[in-house]
Order: sequence, then C-alpha cells, then structure tokens
Amino acid sequence: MECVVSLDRIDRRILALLQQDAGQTNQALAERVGLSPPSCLKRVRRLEHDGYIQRRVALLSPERLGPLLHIVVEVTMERDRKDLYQQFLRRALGHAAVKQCYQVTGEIDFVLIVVVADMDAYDRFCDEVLYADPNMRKFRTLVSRFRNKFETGFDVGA
Amino acid sequence: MECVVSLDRIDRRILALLQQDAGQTNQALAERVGLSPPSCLKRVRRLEHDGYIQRRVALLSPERLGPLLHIVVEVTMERDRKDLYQQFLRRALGHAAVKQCYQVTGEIDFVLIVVVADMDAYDRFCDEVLYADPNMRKFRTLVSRFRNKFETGFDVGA
DNA sequence: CGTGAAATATGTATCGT
DNA sequence: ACGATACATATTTCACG
Repeated sequence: MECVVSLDRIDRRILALLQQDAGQTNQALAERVGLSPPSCLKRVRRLEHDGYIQRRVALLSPERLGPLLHIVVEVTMERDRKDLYQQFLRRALGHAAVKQCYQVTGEIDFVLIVVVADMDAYDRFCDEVLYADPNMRKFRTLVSRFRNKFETGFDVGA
Repeated sequence: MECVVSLDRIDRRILALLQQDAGQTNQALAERVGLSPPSCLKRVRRLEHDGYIQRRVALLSPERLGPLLHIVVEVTMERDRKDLYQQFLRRALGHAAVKQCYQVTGEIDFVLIVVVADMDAYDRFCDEVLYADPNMRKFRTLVSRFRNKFETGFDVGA
C-alpha cells in the first residue's frame, strides 16, 4: 500500500485529466502531459494496476432517463457496535438503490444517497434496508427536487 | 427535449454497459449488445450528442491520493426566495470543494457533499460559501470517516 | 444495419539517456 | 529507471450496399 508520495507531477497531471475526461485518446492525453504516447500509456497502465484509477464510467443525464428520485437518508443506529454496523452496511451496500454511503460522526451514523424511480420503490428500500435492521433506531428522509451538481473528481495536487 | 421513449432496448443496454465500464473498446461493446462495431458506434455517438451520455470520467481511489475529508453539509436558508436560492447556488456550485448539491424539501433546503484536504480547507469553504451568504440561516456539518460506497450508475431499464 | 477498406490509435520491442 | 522512436497489431471510422 504505497501512498501519494510515489506519484510525480506527470502522474498527477494524468490523473487530473482523466478524471475530467476519460474519453480522450491516449495520444491526446500524451500530448497534454508532454510525453510520447507509449510512455504515457505505460503510466496510465501503472496507475490502473496500482489502484489509483479504480475504473472508467460514463456519467448519464438522470433527467433524460425517466423520472428519478434522489433521496438523502440520515440513519441513526441504536447502539454503536461495530458488528451491528457491519450488519447494516451489508444490507445497505448490497441494495441497488443505495448509490453512496458515508459513515459520519455525531448524532447521525450514516448518510445514504438513494436513487429510485418513485416513492413506491423508496418504500421498498425502507422495508428492505432500514426497517429490516434491528439496530436501526431512526432515519430522516430528505427528498431532492434537483441535483444541482454532481462531480466525481477531486484535487490530486496537479 | 425528447425523453426516455426514444431509446430502444439496445440503447438502454449500451447505456447500462457504459456506465459500468466506459473503458472497454467499441468492439467489445458492440459484441455485447449484438451489433457490428460501426452500428454500435453510431448509437453511442447519438447518445452522446442527444445528451444521454454526459461525459466519461475516471474514478480515482480517494484513500490512495492523500487524506481527504468527505463532509455532508445540510444548509437551511432564511427565506424561501428563488432569487436568494440562486445567489447561494452560484457561490456553492462554483466552489471546487462542493462535489454534489441536492435541493431538498422539508426543514433543510440544500444538502452538499464537500470534499476537502483537511479541516482548515473546510473552514475556508464555510467562510467563502456559507457565512458569505446573507440568506443562509444555519448549517449542520456531518464529517464522514468512511465513504463505504460510491456508485455513479443507475437503472436505465435495460 | 452490415461489409470492407482507409485512417487512427494502441501496444511492443528496442535503443538511448 | 524512464522516455523516444519505429514498427506491428487493433480499433475506429467512412463509403457503400
């Protein structure tokens, strides 16, 4: 598990460019970072192999693909026990409607971003994930009307 | 603004596959959906042109790229006025630390997913986005210890 | 939508620094 | 160890049926 130190300026530049646009050819990328295509490709492969690049995905437009409900769910557990957390996580992470899960500090224990087609599907999610867990104490549902921003990239120090 | 009806079974299949893996070649994709590469590519280009596919990005491993703090911020505004909302949104969406922004119904008005290097950077975000807005009434900070799940794809009915 | 050919891009081997 | 060049392979893309 080596860390961020093994990445030089060019690696960071590659990562920064690819998380903005993974659709560009290796040639275009190589030119932008000032390397020959083969050298650039070798770096990209290494970054993939070493796990810095997890995967490449296409981001679709939710509003163009039928009505979708984005819901923020705050979950509070009964007891702060690791094994019971794991039990909840197994169910939550395994559910297709759960797109993101953050384990947070404070009164709330988990924040989930849930995406469903309609409220019926959300009710099913509640039954299958929230009410199904004996250690779940309470949850709050924040229904989103708009997803104003959705960025997957972050600063890599390039 | 045509909608989901103009997509046939193969289009949906293409979208489903590309949002799982946008790194595969058009040939591989074509084989999976049972088309020749040229026909497949034409569909992909159309889906891009029509805005169903927004962009392709590389998802990096946050934990491999230096310590990053994921923070969920719930924001409540003073008054529910559209122009004041816009003012806040302009500042929030323009800030690099704000990765996601959901406009929700209920007591809370906005939920932000903020990613920063450390608490100092979060303080700066608070000054520049939250305290800077005269219509911001209060906010709650939920600091995440783990991002247990992060999926960008959703059901396209394939 | 499919076929085949031309244009590009990717991947490999080798050499030089 | 890393990058460049040249060459081989694979993919994308276009014209046509």
